[in-house]
Amino acid sequence: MKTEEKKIEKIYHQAEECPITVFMEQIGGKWKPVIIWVLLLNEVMRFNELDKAIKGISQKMLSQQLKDLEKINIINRKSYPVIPPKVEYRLTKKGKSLKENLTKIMEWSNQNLK
Amino acid sequence: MKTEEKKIEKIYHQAEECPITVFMEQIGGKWKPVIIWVLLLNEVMRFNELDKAIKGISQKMLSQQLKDLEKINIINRKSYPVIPPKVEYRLTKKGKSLKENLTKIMEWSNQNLK
DNA sequence: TAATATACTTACTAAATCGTAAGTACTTGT
DNA sequence: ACAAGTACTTACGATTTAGTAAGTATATTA
Repeated sequence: MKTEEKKIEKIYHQAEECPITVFMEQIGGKWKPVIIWVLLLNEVMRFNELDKAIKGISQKMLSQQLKDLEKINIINRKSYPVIPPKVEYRLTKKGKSLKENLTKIMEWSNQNLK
Repeated sequence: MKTEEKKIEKIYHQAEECPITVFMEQIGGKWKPVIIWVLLLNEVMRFNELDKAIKGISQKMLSQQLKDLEKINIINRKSYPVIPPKVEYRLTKKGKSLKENLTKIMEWSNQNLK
């Protein structure tokens, strides 16, 4: 009885600041993983290229998600002062380090989901 | 030019039925990964135990998410016809096979996020 | 002169997700 | 007679997330 209570308590604390939750909040969602994946396949991409490459995303969503990912240092934005504008996006080192994780998730998903 | 167009087209198709998106839809979200994680740490858990173990979750959310995870065969629900009711939840083989993925995500998150 | 190109932003609407509080069913213990 | 225990469900409202459509800036091209 006592031991069981303690066991649950331990899990409780682990779930509290769960790193997986943090991950899902920052890298999860409908568009972020796809953006990262597309940038893993293509070193450098411009806004329009990303827009075309990612089916169904709107410009609003794309720009928003890119901003979010830039903030947490997953992608790098390089803009050239030309007209018409030119902006390049690429993954940072941190962003690239997600490759193994995303590949594993992809494999698991292919084998196990619908 | 032509080759570049083709390249993007290829990525487009890969993004189309993206397995990562499927994964996020089915295993992602605010509570599902945590539920799975807690069940990875504790082979068998009852409803109330899960409720206590997962900070902040409501009974409604818990029961909803458990149902979702049962549908895609990640967890198994075993109910005993007793009063007061007793229901046991445990991961299926498929559910357990998520361990490596979640562990890797946890590690990456600990090293790279906030 | 007007359309084109690029990388956005803004305003508004719709849909999905989440949270709170209360209720249900049934038996055992006080 | 009434509270306690267990595993939920239901109704409602709030919050978050996503989608649509239009607009902005400015040089180049037709």
